[in-house]
Amino acid sequence: MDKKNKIIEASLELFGKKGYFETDIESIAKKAGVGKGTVYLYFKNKKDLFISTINYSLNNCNEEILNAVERMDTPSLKIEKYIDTFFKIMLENVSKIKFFTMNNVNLNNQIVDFSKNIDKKIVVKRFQILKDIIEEGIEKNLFKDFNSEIMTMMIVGLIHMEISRVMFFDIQIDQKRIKYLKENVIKILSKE
Amino acid sequence: MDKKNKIIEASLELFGKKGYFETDIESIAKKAGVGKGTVYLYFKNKKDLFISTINYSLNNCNEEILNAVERMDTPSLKIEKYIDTFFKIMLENVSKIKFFTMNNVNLNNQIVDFSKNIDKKIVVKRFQILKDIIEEGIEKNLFKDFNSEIMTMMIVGLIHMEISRVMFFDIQIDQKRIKYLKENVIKILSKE
Amino acid sequence: MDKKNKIIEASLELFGKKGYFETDIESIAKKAGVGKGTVYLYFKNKKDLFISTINYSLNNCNEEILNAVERMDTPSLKIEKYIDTFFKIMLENVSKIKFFTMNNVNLNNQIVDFSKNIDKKIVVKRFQILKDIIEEGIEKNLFKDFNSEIMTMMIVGLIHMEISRVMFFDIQIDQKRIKYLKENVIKILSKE
Amino acid sequence: MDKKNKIIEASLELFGKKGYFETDIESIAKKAGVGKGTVYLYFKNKKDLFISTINYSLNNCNEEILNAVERMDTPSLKIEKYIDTFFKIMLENVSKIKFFTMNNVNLNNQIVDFSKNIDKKIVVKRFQILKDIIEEGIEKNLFKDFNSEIMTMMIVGLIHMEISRVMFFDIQIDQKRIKYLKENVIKILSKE
DNA sequence: CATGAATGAGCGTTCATTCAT
DNA sequence: GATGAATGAACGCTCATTCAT
Repeated sequence: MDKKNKIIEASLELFGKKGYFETDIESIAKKAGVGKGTVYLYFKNKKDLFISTINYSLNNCNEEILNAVERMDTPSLKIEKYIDTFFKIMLENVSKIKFFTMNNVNLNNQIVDFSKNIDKKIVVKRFQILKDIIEEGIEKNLFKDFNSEIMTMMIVGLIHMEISRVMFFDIQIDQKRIKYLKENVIKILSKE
Repeated sequence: MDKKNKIIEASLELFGKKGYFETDIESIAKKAGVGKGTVYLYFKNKKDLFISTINYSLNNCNEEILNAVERMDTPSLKIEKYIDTFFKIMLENVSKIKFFTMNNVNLNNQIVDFSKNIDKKIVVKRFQILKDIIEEGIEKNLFKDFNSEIMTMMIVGLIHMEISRVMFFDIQIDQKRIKYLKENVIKILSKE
Repeated sequence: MDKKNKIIEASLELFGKKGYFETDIESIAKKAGVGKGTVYLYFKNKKDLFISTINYSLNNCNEEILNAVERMDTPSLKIEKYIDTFFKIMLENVSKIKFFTMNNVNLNNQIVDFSKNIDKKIVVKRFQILKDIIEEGIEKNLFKDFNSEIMTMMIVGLIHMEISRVMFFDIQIDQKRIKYLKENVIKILSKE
Repeated sequence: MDKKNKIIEASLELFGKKGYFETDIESIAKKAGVGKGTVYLYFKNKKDLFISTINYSLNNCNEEILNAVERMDTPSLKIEKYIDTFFKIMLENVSKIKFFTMNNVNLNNQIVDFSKNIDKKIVVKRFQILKDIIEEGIEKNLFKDFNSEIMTMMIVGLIHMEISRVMFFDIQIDQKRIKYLKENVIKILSKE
């Protein structure tokens, strides 16, 4: 792995764990195993590094979700896989949670200006994946004819609320809870 | 208005606009029209002021929503009022948006520790208000028999996603869009 | 006791325990049971209060030593009493130690300017008491004919060194040690 | 001279002249000709710098005294050299006075906690040098058989008292006075 | 006389960024 | 390219002093 990637991986972990302002360049450099000055060879400044890290992370996650979803046959299974993968990535790597949603990037006060620099296409894609699945389900007459844009936002919103709940109340996510969420989403979507 | 309240109001605006780390005590004091030291008469430190401001804001918003909702007759109208009020508060005072959701308080990495000090009852109440309305609708046989907890999270999630969308893509919220959201939510909930 | 005295007593304890810079007016006022502003009715400022406290303390200690010494008959007993009283005052009220010597007032860097305001007569008196005793002993042919000024400084110096040793190495002063010091001083002074 | 040493030298002068609390890091940095942040590259914090400065100074002085004393032949000459060197260092560099004695470090209220971090061996050595000389004198039957520990403390105490006197009464130390002190000490120690 | 709410100057410390090597 | 020593702007917090009541 080249130095630039090492720096991004270190950033991902540290920004994720401690946030933008409480992460310092020195510790990123140390974790990446490079000199402090080296960071500035590859990134203009701290904000540039942060944006780059977010885009990198969003991209990775999108790909992982897309890969997982594509392997499923029915819209219902795809929806369940989408939700599953979302939480799996979270459980696998807690530090990535923080970068995982458009929401937190966006509402995160400190970086509201940063959001202007994040690749919007990547964020849009996250929604598009789910919207496509829902529309497929409606077309195949498996899902109720709800507005697909709204339904997409509600499902992504549900996942965010659950993540919030988990973090805010300091509770653990277990498979039973995820199953419960998936079943109810499917029930809301499905005809009969 | 006493000095403590002036300080909280100034905090609300500045923390909201610029976030925790980029807001400094001096500017809060200046905006509140008090001396820097005065802030420390009423709040133990910056974190204490931040928590107090969040709780104050959450409380105010809850009350406003509750008042608005109570005056409506049917569950559908209540739901619409809930959504309306949510966005109205946002539009009235953009700076409050940042404090307006459990989500951003929670996911905001920098203040993840702060969340432990936020009055959880206030946050729970935000959800409870909506959940009660949905259950009322189900009981009166007006809404489909969806899981009320999940539905609550999806609707609040939808609002958060919309707020995110608005901020992220730097677009304005207009009445037409809000109407569109409300109608679709009601359509999803309602029997027939 | 009037308010001024209450303030001085509180100062004595707090300045003694925590030093000039780490003692704040508010805690003095609180311990004295008066308002913060009241302190400024009786003393021009913090430095004035400090000087007044030192002078008050030095005076009290001098009187106590003088009273104790006068009741003894022979120069040797007086010397022993002088040393005893010195340490007794220390043991009684550790906080006073800090004010107890010209030395610490003087060498105490922070307050080197203060020393110009301390009543020099009081300090001189401390030495004079001992010098008189030594000269009495020499006149009565009980003590060796050492230079009384030097001997005075050496005995007071010895006491200071012991106090330093005790505080620096964080050990306790016991009666055995004091006895040991007294005996050796007397042995050095006495003929035969 | 490297930057660390420049900082220590500047600290020595400023802490010495103005004391711990009235010396600020910025002025130390300025005097040392380095940036404020540079101080924190070499020292953990202000207290660490202070302790380091004291230890540095104590060490230097011990060495100077030891070197001077070793070159003398008889115990009497050594004692005189000890006293001479003590005062010489003082006269050379008034600012060092403040660091020169265990006493002031110790009794200095504000820094009583610091004393726990000062290398006690260095302080003990200061006394040991003198005690060894006295015991040598006693062994060689040149000095009276006084308790060497007590005598050591009295002589060091005498020097401290003289320093105090000088500073407190704002007078100058001259060679005549030093000669007077030395002669009387030798007279007290010597047989016949 | 007495109070304590209010003030703001002042300082220790951090850390993003630069630049000589 | 790579480094890390050096920098100084910036900020949270304290506390002596004032003054309206």
